[in-house]
Amino acid sequence: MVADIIINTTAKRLQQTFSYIVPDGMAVHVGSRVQVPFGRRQEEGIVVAVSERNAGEYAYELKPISTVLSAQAGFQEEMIETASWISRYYLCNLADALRLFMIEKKGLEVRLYVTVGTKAPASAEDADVAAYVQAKGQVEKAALSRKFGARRVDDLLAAGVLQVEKGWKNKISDKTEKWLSFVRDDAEGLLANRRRQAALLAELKQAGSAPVSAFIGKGYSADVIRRLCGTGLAAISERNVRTRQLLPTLEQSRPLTLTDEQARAVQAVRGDTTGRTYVLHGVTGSGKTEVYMQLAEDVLRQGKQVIVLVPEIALTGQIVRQFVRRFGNDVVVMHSQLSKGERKNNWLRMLRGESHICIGARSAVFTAAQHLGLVIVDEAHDSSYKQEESPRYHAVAVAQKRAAYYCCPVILGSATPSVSDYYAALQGEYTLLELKERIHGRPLPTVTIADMRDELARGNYRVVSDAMVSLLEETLAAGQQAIILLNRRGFATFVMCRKCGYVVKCDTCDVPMVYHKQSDHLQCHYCEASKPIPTVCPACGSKYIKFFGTGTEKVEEQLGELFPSSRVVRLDQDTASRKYSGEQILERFRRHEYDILLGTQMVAKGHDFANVSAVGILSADSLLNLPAYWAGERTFQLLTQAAGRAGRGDAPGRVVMQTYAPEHYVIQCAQKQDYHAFYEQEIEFRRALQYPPFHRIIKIILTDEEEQPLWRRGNDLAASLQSWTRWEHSPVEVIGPFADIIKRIRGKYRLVILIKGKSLDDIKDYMRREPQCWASGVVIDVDPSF
DNA sequence: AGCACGCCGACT
DNA sequence: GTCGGCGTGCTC
Repeated sequence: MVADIIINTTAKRLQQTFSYIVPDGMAVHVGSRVQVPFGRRQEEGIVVAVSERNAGEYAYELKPISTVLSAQAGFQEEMIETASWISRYYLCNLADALRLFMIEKKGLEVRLYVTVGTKAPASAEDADVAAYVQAKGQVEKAALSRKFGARRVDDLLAAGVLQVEKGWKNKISDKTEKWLSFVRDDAEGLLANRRRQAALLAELKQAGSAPVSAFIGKGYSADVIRRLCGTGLAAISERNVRTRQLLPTLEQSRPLTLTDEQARAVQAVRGDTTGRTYVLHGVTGSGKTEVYMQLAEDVLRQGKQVIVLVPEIALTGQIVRQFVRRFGNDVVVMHSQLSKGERKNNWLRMLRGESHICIGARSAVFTAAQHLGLVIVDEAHDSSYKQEESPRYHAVAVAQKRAAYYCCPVILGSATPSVSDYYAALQGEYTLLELKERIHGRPLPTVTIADMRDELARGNYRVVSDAMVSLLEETLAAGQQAIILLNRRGFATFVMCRKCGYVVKCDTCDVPMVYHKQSDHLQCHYCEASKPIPTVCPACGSKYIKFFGTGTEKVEEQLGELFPSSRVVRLDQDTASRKYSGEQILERFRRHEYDILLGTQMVAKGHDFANVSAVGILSADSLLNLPAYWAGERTFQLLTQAAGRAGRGDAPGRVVMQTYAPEHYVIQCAQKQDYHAFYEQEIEFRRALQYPPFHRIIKIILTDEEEQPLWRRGNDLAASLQSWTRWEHSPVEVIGPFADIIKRIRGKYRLVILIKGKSLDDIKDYMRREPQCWASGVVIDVDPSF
C-alpha cells in the first residue's frame, strides 16, 4: 500500500503530495497524522489518499511511514474535501488549509535528548548527573537543564560525559487516564480486615466509576487501590480523558411559542436535505434566536450536530447564554480564552458525538462533527467572519461547503443581510425568510439626524450636538441609560504643526499617530509603536504643536464636563484589552453602575440592555467616506446595529445620528431603518460599477522593505497576469499595481493588484501555476473585505 | 520551510 | 587551505 501525504509545514512552495510505503500492519487511513522521513529530517504528514499501488510503480524510491501519530485526532473525509476546496478557492496551500481543522497545529516537535557519553565524569557532582541520565536511559535536554542547570549540562556535553541527539516528540498522542470501576459487592468477606479497601469499594459502588486520580485526591493510596483491584472486586481501565463540566449551571429554559412569522421560518427550513442556504432577515428584536433554537432542537432529535457561529464580540452575549439555558451540557462553547486542553476536549466531544452543539466565533466553523445537521451564522453580515490572515477564508463560504457535503441547511441570520447574500436570496439561489415584526410589537426606535454643519454655523464647536445633549439630559433624568458610539479611539486623531503643517507620522507606517491622553503618548494604530509628544515641531522648530480630531477619550472628557453627575464608562480596545475587562465593563453597565456607555463599534454589537433607551452616533459618516465599494453597506449595518441597541426594554428607543451628509441615501435609509430601500439603491450602484455580487474580486498584496524592487515585482506579476488574459481572450480585468491606501505598514511598502471578473476560476488556475504568486511577500486575498 | 551543495571572495 | 556569505534546488 502507498499513501499520499501532505507535509505539515508552513512552507509556501511545498505544495505537492509525497508518496510513502505503508508498512504491513500499520493502520493508516485518509486523514491519519503520521511521522515520515523527509530529506534528512522527520516531518509530520497528513494522509490525503491511500492506494493499492506498488512502490515499484514509482520512478523514484519510496520511503516507509515511520509511525502513526494519532488516529483519534485525525481527519475525516469531509474535512479533507473541504480543506482541498479552501486551498483551491482561496489559493493557499493544502497544508495551511488542513491546519485550520487542527487543534494541535503541529503534532511533531523536535526535541533534544541526552544520553550518557563515552568519557568518565571528573567529579562526584558530575557523576551524579551521569548516574541520573544512565538510570533514565535518555532525558530531554530542557528537563535535565532545569534539574541540574544549563551551564553544567552544556559543560558535560562538551566534555563528552553526556551526548545529545535529536529526537521527535508526538504532541497529539491520544491521551488516556486510568479509571477505577466497580465490579461486584464483597459477598465473600474478602475485605473483612481491610478497612480502607472496604471504604473505597463502598464509595466506588456509589460512583460506579471514576478516574483513579479522584480517589487518590480523596486520600486513598495507590497501594490500597491496587490491592482492591487484586481482589477482583474493582477494576482499572484506560479511558480517553473526560471533559470536565465547562458551563455554569443555568436554569433550563423551555421552547417558546412561536409567532406566525417565526413558525413559517422554522417550517421552511425543517427537514431540508439539500444543503440549501437560507437568509433569515429579521429586524432587531424579532426573535431570530428562538428560530435558531427550535431548528437546532429538531436536528438534535435526529441525533445530528449543529454549529452556531457568532461574531467575535458576541461570544459573551445573550445568544450563547440562551443556547446554554436551552440545551445545557449538549453545548460546547469555543472561545479564545479557553486553554488548549479545554479547546481540545470540546473539539473531541464534538468529534465523538458526545456534544451536539458547538458555538463559537469564525474558527468554530472548522469544528469536527460526526454528522452535521445544521449551521447557523448569526449576524452573518459581520466582517469578523472573514479571516484577515492567510488562509483568508470566509466562514460563511466554508460553512456552505461543509453543509453541502452533509446535505444540511445553512441559516444566515441578520437584521442587515449583506447585499450579496440578499441578492442571492432574491435570485433564488438562496431562500429568503423574513421576520418583519418585533416581539411584543415593540416599535423601532425613532431616529433623529443632527446636521453637524448647522451646529458649526450656530457656533457649537463641541463633538456633541445640541440634539444629543438634550436627548442625554432627558434620558439621564428619567433614570435610563445611553450608549454612545464613536468609531475612533484615543484622544486626538492627529498632531500637526500650525506653522508648517507637519503631521507626526509613525516611523514604520505611513499613518498619522494618534494622541492618547491616558498614556500621554502618540500611538500608531497599525503597529502599536508609541512616541512622546514633540514639544517643538520636528520640521520647522516652531512651538505651535496642536491636536486635531476627536477620539473616544476626548468624548469621555467632554461628557464628564457636560454631565458632571453622570457615570460614564469607556469601552474600546484600550480599556478592553485586559483579560475579561471588556466583559466586566459590559456587566457593570448592565447592572446600572454606569449611566453612559461610550465606545467604538464594540458597543454597537449584539448587546441587549433593557434599560438603554438612547443611542448617540457621533460620526455616522466615519466609514462612509472610505474609498471602498462596501463603505455604504458597512455604514448602514453599523448605524442600524447601533440604533437597534435602543429601546429593547419597555421605554421606547430614541437615537441621534450626527452627520455631515444628511442627504446621503445611506444616512437616510438608516434613519428610517429601511433595509429594503437601502438595498434597492445599493444593488443598483453595485450593478453599475460592476462590484460584488455582479463581479468577483481577488486582491493581491505585495510587500517589501524597499520600494524599487517592490514596484518591479508588482509590474512583473501584473504583466504576467495581463499576458494570460490577452492570450486567453479572458474578460477578466487586471488593475494595477498601485500603492495601497496605506503605503507602508511596519516598515514594509505595500502594492496592490486587483483582479475583477464574473468568474475567476480560470485565472485562479493560472495563478496556482504562476511561481510569482507563491513567492514570499505576496498575499492573495480572494473576495477581499476591503 | 529546512537543509545541502556549490560557487566565490576573504583571510588565517 | 578553509571559512562563511548567499543563490539554487530538492525533499516521496
